[in-house]
Amino acid sequence: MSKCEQCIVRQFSSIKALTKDQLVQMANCKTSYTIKKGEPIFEEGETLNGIYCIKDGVCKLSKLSSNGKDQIVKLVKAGELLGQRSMISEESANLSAVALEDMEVCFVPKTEILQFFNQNNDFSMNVMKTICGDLKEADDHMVDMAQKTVKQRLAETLIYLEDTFGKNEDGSIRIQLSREELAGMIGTATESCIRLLSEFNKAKSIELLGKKIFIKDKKVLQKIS
Amino acid sequence: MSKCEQCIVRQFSSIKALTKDQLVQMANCKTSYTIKKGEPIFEEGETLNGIYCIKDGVCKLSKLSSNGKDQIVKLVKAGELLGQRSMISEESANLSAVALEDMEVCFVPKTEILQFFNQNNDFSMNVMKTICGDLKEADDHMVDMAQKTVKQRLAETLIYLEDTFGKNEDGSIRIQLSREELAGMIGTATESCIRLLSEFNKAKSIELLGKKIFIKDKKVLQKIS
DNA sequence: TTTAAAATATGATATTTGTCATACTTTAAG
DNA sequence: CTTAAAGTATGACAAATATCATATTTTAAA
Repeated sequence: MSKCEQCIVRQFSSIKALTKDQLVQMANCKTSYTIKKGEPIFEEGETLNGIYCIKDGVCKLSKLSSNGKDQIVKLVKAGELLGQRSMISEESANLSAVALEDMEVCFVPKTEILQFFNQNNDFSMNVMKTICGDLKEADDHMVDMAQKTVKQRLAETLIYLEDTFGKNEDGSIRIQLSREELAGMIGTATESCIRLLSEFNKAKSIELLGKKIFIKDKKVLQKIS
Repeated sequence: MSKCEQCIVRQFSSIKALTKDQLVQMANCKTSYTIKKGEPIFEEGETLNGIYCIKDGVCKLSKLSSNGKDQIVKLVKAGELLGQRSMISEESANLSAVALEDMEVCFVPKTEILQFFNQNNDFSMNVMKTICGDLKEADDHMVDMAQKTVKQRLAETLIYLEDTFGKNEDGSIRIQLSREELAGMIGTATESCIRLLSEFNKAKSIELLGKKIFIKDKKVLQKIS
């Protein structure tokens, strides 16, 4: 059982506020999992009895809409936590979490987290700030969905993906999404997404090579968004 | 200076967890305001040095989109608090708050609230749960914006308005929104909103009498949404 | 009360987006 | 390697929505 001291999650998440003792306690009660690309960590409606620390990989948080399409609400990457809202609200998960790459996660039982929450003011404050940040993001995202065109949202999303997940050595966006998933992020039909990618490609603002997407002219995309 | 003991905000908000002493302290430091219909309580980007308790009236929380339209993110009514997220995030307001009716609000300085926050675990837990509820709502709202048609969103919004703000004696929806504001809630052009209202009217699922809207067949609206 | 401004309503039309069909390409299973 | 399945791409068309124009009604200011 590895310690939590050197974990990337400790570096980037609310966890950084925990004391050494609390970290040890956490290391002793955690369970580590490997999750394959495409597999769920948890599903919408499921009861979560704790939170998940993402040690490696990226997952999508999505919600099934009444029209049968899966809307991706957020992408979450290594260093972040999952399930904080459900824990505090004492409600089942509002979103499904599915791995976009092979992942390594640790599960930490609710009881421990709530204990830290009550003992450690810095920790609870960090969690709250994270959730407040999510709320701001969600509100802004909502306004975009309501007010921007699909083309604007696609341009914005491509920039977001490059900025957030970086580029491969060849310059392509590191995170690999299927066209269907990209459409699910921007809230449109897969065909519309493909069509606009082709359009950007023809206009030389991006380049498509198989699944790989290269941003060739970020300024043009920024102007579009 | 009135006490906070009998206030509606104490009945419905996180404030209910405060002790008698804390309530007295709050009563002594609060400032009461009257805000006329159409006037702002605060604007997007403004620094808030505390939170607002809504004693009476309803306001809209909105954000100006890059296309120049005002998207209404949420309506907030008597008994609720405003500005909690900004206070915790230590950021300026992400949304503007504008009165939809004449309002009575109290301003409570940040310093007092943060003090209660540290002293009183029930209070901080309540605030957190409220924000978590807002986050869930925002995510769901986002999915609706991305996946539902304007018609579905209008039907859904009309039901929401009646359920949340009730009916006048004549049976019309109590809260008065202009067509532009209603369009701002569902994220569409004012003309499109008016057109769909006419359509619902012709189909007898609603009735329009000047500014007043009567829901005549809720089940049909529910089926549409 | 009169009058201008704002809000509501509706038609005509353009644009955006979704849907269905089909072809091509890549991937993965046998 | 072969082949079926999944993913990607594109055309044709339909539906949804925005925009612009204009008429009517309501509201509020002079």
